[in-house]
Amino acid sequence: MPELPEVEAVARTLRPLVERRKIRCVHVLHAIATKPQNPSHVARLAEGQRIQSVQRKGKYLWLQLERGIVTLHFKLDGQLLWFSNAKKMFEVANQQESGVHVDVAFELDKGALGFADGRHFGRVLVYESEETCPAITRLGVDAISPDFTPAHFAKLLAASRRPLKEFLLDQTRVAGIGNIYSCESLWHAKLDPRRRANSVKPAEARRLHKAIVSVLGRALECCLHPPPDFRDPEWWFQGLEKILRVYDREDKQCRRCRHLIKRIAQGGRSTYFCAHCQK
DNA sequence: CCTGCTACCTGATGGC
DNA sequence: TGCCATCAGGTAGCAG
Repeated sequence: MPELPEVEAVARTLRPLVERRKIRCVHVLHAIATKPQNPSHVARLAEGQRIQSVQRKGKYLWLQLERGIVTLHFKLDGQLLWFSNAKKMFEVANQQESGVHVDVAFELDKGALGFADGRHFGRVLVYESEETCPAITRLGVDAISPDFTPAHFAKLLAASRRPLKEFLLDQTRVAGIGNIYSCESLWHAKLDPRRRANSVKPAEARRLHKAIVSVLGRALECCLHPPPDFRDPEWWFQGLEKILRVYDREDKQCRRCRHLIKRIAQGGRSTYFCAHCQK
């Protein structure tokens, strides 16, 4: 459940389900999901505590407990599943005939939440607080927070020599942008992904900032209509493709200038862009 | 500190 | 059909 808009839509959908609920029991069904932490450590910290709120920064989601936090990261394929109670969950989870796979299950005083990731990249970890979670403290400014201003962004760009695409993927500068929306933002801003961040002129920096904010905003709207359905294991964000202008369109015509979209590798990932109108 | 590369996993897809 | 290579919306950890 990858980039910021998707995680934000998950956070908003999750809040009414779990806020003020008590965690009765944590079942770690696949220990890789808490690695490098011990499943019993995760369970011990979380069990018996009330969930006070659901927070998000960048692509990290966490449950704020009375003491401590439970962080969830979906990486590429992780997702949440909701069951009316723990019995229902165990009837369908990890059974051979049903494809519903759950790595970590939170049995609540009302309902049960499953963290699922068939690929086992996603993680469920616990910390004393968000300040003691290194992954969260390392994050830069969240891309849809009010602190993400054009001036702040310009300063960050000026301090980096990396190619724009790699700069945007660096979560320690701006948190929440991933491979799809970095390509999309650069296309909207008409900027070449290979340009060094510190070569960007003030007007171009403002354009890119505006593109990021509008791309993420439109994606979030798309992710909320319809909102995630955690009861359906097959559920996935609908209609994202209709807002994408350049991602996954190799050898197709640019929607602005009709030249062919190129795909190149940057930092080991695919970048899609139009070499004719992105300068 | 900065940057670039690999590993981590599983499943889908396409070429031969 | 089978086999192999490549790809996937992410990040931690390591070497230089």
